[in-house]
Amino acid sequence: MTTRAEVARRAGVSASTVTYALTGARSIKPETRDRILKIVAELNYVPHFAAGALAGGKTKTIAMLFPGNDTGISPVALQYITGATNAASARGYAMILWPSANVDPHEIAALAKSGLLGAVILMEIELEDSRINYLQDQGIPFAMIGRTRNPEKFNYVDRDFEKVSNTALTYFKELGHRKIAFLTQDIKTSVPIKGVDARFQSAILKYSKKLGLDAVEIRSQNDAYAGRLAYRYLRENHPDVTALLALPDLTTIGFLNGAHEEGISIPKDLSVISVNTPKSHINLSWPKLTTVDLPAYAMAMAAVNIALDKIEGKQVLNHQQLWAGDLIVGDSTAPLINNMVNKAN
Amino acid sequence: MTTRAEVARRAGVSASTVTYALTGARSIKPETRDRILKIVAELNYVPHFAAGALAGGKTKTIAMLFPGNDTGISPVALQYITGATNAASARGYAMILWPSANVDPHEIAALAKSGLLGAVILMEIELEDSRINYLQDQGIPFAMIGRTRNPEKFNYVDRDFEKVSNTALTYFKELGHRKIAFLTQDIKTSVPIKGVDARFQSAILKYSKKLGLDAVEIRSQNDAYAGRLAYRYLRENHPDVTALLALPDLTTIGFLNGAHEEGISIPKDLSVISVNTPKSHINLSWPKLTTVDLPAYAMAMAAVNIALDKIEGKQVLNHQQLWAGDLIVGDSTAPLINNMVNKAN
DNA sequence: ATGAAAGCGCTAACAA
DNA sequence: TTGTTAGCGCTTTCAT
Repeated sequence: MTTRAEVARRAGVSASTVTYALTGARSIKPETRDRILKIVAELNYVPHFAAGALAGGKTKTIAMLFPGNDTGISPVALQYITGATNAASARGYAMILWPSANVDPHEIAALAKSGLLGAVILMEIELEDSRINYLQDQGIPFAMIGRTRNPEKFNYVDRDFEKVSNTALTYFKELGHRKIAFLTQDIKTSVPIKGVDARFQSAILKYSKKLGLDAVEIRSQNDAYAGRLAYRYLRENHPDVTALLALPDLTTIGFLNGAHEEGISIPKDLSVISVNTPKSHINLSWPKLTTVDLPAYAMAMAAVNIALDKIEGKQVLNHQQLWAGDLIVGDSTAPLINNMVNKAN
Repeated sequence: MTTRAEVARRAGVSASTVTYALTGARSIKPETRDRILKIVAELNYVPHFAAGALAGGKTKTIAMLFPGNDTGISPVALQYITGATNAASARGYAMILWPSANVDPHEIAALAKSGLLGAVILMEIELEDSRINYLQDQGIPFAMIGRTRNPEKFNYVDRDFEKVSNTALTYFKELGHRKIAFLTQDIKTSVPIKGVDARFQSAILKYSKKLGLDAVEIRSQNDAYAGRLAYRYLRENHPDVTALLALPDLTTIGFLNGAHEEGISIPKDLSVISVNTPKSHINLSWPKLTTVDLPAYAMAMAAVNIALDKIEGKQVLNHQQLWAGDLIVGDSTAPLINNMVNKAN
């Protein structure tokens, strides 16, 4: 194994000079640096991670807490993971994935104390998220994908729910729909409420009112089977609804499947817009979903970059970002006029 | 920060005794151990990762190379990642995710040289996989999810393609189908061939012959849009096919959607079995897929456990595992007799 | 502009 | 059964 000492010996300099050649942390004669770098390349020298972490007290790893169990299949979660991992990797950091299905904050602390972890990326943020206070108390840098109820002091990348809701609802209105439903992840008061659900809920209510739309909420767990049940619930209880705004991604797919099973045609009998589907995923459903694009991959990259900028001591201007997303018109939406004509047939 | 020295001081022992109390690497008087452990708990002491790695030359991290880009959405990949991460975590290892979209073996070597990595888990294995030889040469322990053409010397968890193919084809035969198609990921000779594709292909050909079935192969890229095209190709070129065995997961979903678009009823007009869909995912499609369960989560756990057993020097009995999977009958398959009756209607 | 040297917190060989 | 000690490879302060 090649060490810094070996590089130093060959370059005829001291070990510390090698360090400075590599980091640029102090001025160095260009020729010396070039000579060292050449030898580094020749020997294929790679700094030892643990030694650096031990000596410098800094780690080139960040961790992502992710909610994963044996059925956890949300394609969006994978987008977040992939985006975050690539962003970290591009900056020379390794990404540690930490399952937090039954998240014990002490585990995070242990990870941090172990020195294995320079920062934490969190997803699936709850309005009142105990992990946040814990990380804050422990002085562990973190960034959220999502945000808590009062995120003023924290780093986050989240969606601009108002804009997204307005985009979707305005399109429904343009298509002539007046009576809409929106499908949310089940929010029970006894259970942690995620920011995404709560904020979407209020944004949709606000903008449907503003636009003169009649909006009814349907709650469902976020899995494909529950989505099928949600469809039936809608038909039985709100047969006059002509358009659906769908939040949880898996439920949405299940909902469409439930509609197919009942012989309902989308978009002829019901228009559907998803707001939590990345545009790269719209082909996973039939018909191709109309979506307000969820740029999950890029959002995760942004969150990582914020966190890394922070721990590297860089000036971070936009440490709180809200992203909207473009309307991508697929085949799951149609004007109401068609709808009625078809019904008349 | 609490260190081992602090624990030792309070317990009135030397630092090394604390180490042994913690690792059990040499015998220790029970009272001494208990006293030490009590203090460890009190102080909330967590060993420093980097120090241990530096001193011992061993790391409590393993890396998973995963093929991730901004559209990489295979739900199965997420199952692998989740299973592997949970397995590692359960044994006290941190899982490092390393994107290997354009995998440069030197990057892996750098990771290993950096000492950040005790073992590597690989997925999406090609028949001739340069990463494997590289890891072997570098002496880096690894386990594959999948396997190369000649994996005799290596650790792997893969599917028993023969059993899986036989299960699916036998069921088709029982249902009365004789003319089947199978949908594979595009295999071009100019491109690396993955083990899963090559092995499934030959297993299907073998067992369809054995069972007296007429099998035609359809190739497609593994994405939902390509699946739609694959459907059209099948109808135009092989209208007499009554059953489809589908391999790539995203293509399968796209294929179903393509069929819906053409107004084809599944399973009435065409029966479909997927062999690469975990049973927890069958609700993602309409109709609910009949599948030969892909136990991706458990397979990934197994791969991690093999790798960890190896690096911990444990006796590993089953370092090469082939998993089959049960037939899960959904709504995408029907007897041929119904098929013909329906056509007569 | 560069070198020397003292650790970082832990492991493991060697002693006792 | 336990203690002592010499590093692991690097960073960083203090000298030069």
